[in-house]
Amino acid sequence: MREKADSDLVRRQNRSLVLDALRQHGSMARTELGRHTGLSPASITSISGQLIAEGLIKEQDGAIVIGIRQRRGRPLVQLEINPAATNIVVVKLSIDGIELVLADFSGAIAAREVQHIETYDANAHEFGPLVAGEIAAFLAKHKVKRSSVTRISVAVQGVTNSQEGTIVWSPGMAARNIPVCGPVIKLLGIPCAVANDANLMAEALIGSDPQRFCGTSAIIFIGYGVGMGLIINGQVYHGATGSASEFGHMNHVPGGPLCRCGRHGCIEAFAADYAIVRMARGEDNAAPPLNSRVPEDAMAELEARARQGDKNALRAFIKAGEALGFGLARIVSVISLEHIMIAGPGTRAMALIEPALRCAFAEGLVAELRRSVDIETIPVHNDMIVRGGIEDALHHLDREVFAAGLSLTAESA
Amino acid sequence: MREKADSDLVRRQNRSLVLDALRQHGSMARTELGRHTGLSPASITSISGQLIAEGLIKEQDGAIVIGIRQRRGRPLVQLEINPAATNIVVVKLSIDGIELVLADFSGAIAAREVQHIETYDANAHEFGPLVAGEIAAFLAKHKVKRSSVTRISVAVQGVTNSQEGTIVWSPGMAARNIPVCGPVIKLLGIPCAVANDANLMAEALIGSDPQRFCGTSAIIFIGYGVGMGLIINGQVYHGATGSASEFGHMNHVPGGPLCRCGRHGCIEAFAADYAIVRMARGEDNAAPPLNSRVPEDAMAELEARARQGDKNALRAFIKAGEALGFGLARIVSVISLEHIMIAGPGTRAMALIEPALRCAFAEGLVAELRRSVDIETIPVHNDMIVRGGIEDALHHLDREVFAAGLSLTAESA
DNA sequence: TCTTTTATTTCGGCGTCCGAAAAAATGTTG
DNA sequence: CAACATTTTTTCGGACGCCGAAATAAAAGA
Repeated sequence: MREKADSDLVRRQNRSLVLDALRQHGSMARTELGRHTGLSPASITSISGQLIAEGLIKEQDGAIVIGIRQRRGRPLVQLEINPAATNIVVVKLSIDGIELVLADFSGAIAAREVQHIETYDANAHEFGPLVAGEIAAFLAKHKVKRSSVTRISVAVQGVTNSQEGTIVWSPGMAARNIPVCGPVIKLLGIPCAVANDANLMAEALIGSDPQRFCGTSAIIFIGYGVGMGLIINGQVYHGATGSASEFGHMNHVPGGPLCRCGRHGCIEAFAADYAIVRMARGEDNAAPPLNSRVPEDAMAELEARARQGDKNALRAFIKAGEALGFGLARIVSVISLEHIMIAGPGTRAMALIEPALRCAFAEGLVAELRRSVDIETIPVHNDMIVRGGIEDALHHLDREVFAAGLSLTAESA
Repeated sequence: MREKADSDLVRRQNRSLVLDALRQHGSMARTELGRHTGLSPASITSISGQLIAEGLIKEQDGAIVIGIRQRRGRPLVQLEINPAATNIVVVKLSIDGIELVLADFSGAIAAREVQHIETYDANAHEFGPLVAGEIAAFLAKHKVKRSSVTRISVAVQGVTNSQEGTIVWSPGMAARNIPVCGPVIKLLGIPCAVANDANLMAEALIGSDPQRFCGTSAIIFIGYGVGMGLIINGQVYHGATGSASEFGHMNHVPGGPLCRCGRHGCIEAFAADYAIVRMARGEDNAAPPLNSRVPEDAMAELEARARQGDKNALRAFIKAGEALGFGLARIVSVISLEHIMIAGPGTRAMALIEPALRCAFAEGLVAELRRSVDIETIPVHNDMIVRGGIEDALHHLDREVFAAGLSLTAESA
């Protein structure tokens, strides 16, 4: 209700509606598109005609009817997103590594590779150009013209500032306030955005089932740290600066175990890998290691010990569950969530964590509110972040770039 | 991005923009209206012409120019909301009391009165008609035709369900799930909505300074209970069922003092009137009284004792501050708030509570996040709830009823 | 009184939507 | 196999709301 409305807005909104519908349902005939969007057949003809002319969507090749048996009457012409319309790149940064993914306009992955780069000791000013260089090399290697790539999405652990396109703070990077989008845009000429990985997981969740996640939900990530992506009214919540929820650093117990962030009693200081290992050793308040990556087999071993009845190990997982459960209960007291999804490597020990989590959740929450929430663990899906990045980039293009349409301005050029 | 766009949407949106601008700035000439809304002078003429014809706005009486010295050129014609366009009623329910307020379309209060009604022992089915009866009597007394009232807004403490128009649970009412809107609409034929009082305070806050509260903020209420109204992206957040944030029942310390809700360690069990009194007496875990209203002078006396150095009294206020501070810090960890406003009778002892609150807030929150928040105590303003109710009702009318316009449908009738 | 200045209205054009009718493309039937 | 039935898609004319430009209105100043 901020912007004035005119025919421009109408066009943008309805074109966007059409693109959205095709993206969600893969392919659809014009009539069905009309039912989905509420637009008349006449308007659908007009809009789809323009989108086809612009190469954004296309009629499905041949009259190859799908499984559906041909009924009487003029056959439906399936429309679909034209994969060749444009390309996007998703960059996923992790400790000393960079994953590059090339996807087409339909969201299909065309190429992906992992490279080693120094992130921990990277200089704040050299890092952006370094990433840009990796992207350039990646595109060259796969013979993709730069001009065919219209959006780059960078996924990072930690705190990002999406307005300024910087990494404010990331585990595994010593530097702070690292500009990423600026250098990438400058060196490659391609629009770029950084986002927190948990937020992208939330984006992927919405993409996977928009019906289900149209309300208010959260996805939490447990592993080397504890992150959270928050969906409010069907949209990923970005604070004022465009960062993610700092669920991991929400206080659980005042004066509790020391956290990586330097404070005491954060949820992460109970539920992250390093915290569980530390608690099992009985050294709650020991300073956490700077690089708090715990080897996978160490976690697996700890889990095995707990299963065999090792009291200390068991207690560590229970404390982790309690911290998570109370933390979630506290959030739900303030904003009632419909779905809570738990993901990440930490979920491998979910059998040990979950009872305590649910118990704490119940203890910390009014019964009325508890009933309307469901908590679900989802398989460890590294690709969720990449999928979220793709989703994010494509939605941005749909809504901000292609929805506008070229109109006459481009034709006159 | 849900609805299709057509000329109907354009009209609604732009009419709404004009009404909003006039509501916010009191009165404005057409040219200025154009600057505010981004619409062309031609469109403003057209829209304002229709709104005037419908009696929603009017040209300011006479050519009585305001303080501004007349410049050269054709003088501006100030437009303003037409107070006579319609009336609204705000009903504020409290324990064994009902406050009725009549306001015109400009939001000015035309009449108000307080009546005694039995709420605590009210029967769930008789309560709605009782309220409707009070409203009818109130309108009759002030010689206001029912047909001139187009919206009723009911403010209640506790949990409401705005979709069903019911009071789910309220302190001071023994019954549960009390239908209010249904009976009112049926008996009076006037659209009606129930809302939580803290949410209405948030609404009033937005109304008082839309610039300031366009982002994400919270208002908390401390007194006989602890409530919260949450503003996310400039809009009051209503959960799935349309209720408020249950900040008061957010857990602070697992296994802490017994709360009115039956659980242990809620923020309310530390910071509400009864909790502070109880803590000062050293009986933390005693069952709270069912009707937990503490006389004002008892609180004042306790405050005086604390100021004189009474250890137990002082400790009670400090514990209240800690619970509030940690609770707020936990919220801000998840959704970064820009402004936190604290209101309610409990703020009278703010000098005693605040140091502990700020200290806990600092301890519970990452420094980066802390910097971007400001916490402010605002004077006890009972009228804020009424103002919020008026705001709520008027905005609803603006956006949902009058923005649509009568178009031709009404004329043909 | 004439000029200047500013606010508002009028008018014609544009873009997008819609409904109704026409056209297209296929299955069904005698 | 030709005429019909059925369904999808397009075409066409009309409506609505916006806009820019020009016209009109209403005052101050010369």
